[in-house]
Amino acid sequence: MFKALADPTRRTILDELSERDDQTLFEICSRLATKHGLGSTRQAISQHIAVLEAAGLVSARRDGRYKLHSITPEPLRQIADRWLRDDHRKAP
Amino acid sequence: MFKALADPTRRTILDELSERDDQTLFEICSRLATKHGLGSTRQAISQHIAVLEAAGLVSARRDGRYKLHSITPEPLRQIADRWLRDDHRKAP
DNA sequence: TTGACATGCAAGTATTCACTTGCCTATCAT
DNA sequence: ATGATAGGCAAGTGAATACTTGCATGTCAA
Repeated sequence: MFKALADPTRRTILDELSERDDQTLFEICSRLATKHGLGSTRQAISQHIAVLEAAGLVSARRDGRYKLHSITPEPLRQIADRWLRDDHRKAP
Repeated sequence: MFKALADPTRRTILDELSERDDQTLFEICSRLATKHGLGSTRQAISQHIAVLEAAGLVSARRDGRYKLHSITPEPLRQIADRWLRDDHRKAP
């Protein structure tokens, strides 16, 4: 999951899905191109989404020939829990 | 900063500094070896720490020939702020 | 059914990144 | 001063990974 966040394009995909979920692959592609100025191909985006799904950060459901993607940010909470849990040291 | 978190060894270093700060490079090395069973060399750890410093996740101060490292977890908050900020969509 | 559309799979390439190797600088104790 | 300790710098190597290219599968509308 940390490796999934390491790529800027993947983080932008999460931003996009954070604004609006149930987007198809092509929708994500065109939005990345127009709103964020990224020139990635469909296949590249598809592979990025596969990484995000494997990390549990994106879930998808099929609807006919469309695959609708949504963000699943819950795994991110473990980051805060791991290092921002107010100080193991100074706690009683 | 996200790339800094992508490596398991660097995350373990943050864990170690989270338990106890102001550790020297050699302290971190030996603790990683004993407590976490990692066999990394001093140079490897040194480079990892440099990455963590560049990401703003670790700060260091010099004390004579020692360099004391501490965790600076504040940058991690932007992760929560970016995707866990309860739903831009459903907010009024 | 047929063509167009949305997505999936897989091999190849090129870049990135972690790690090593070897040597150098600085500080402290004796 | 001198040896020992703590750390720094930089080029090289091997593995991981982002991206491309080309073709295949599945779904829908006409």
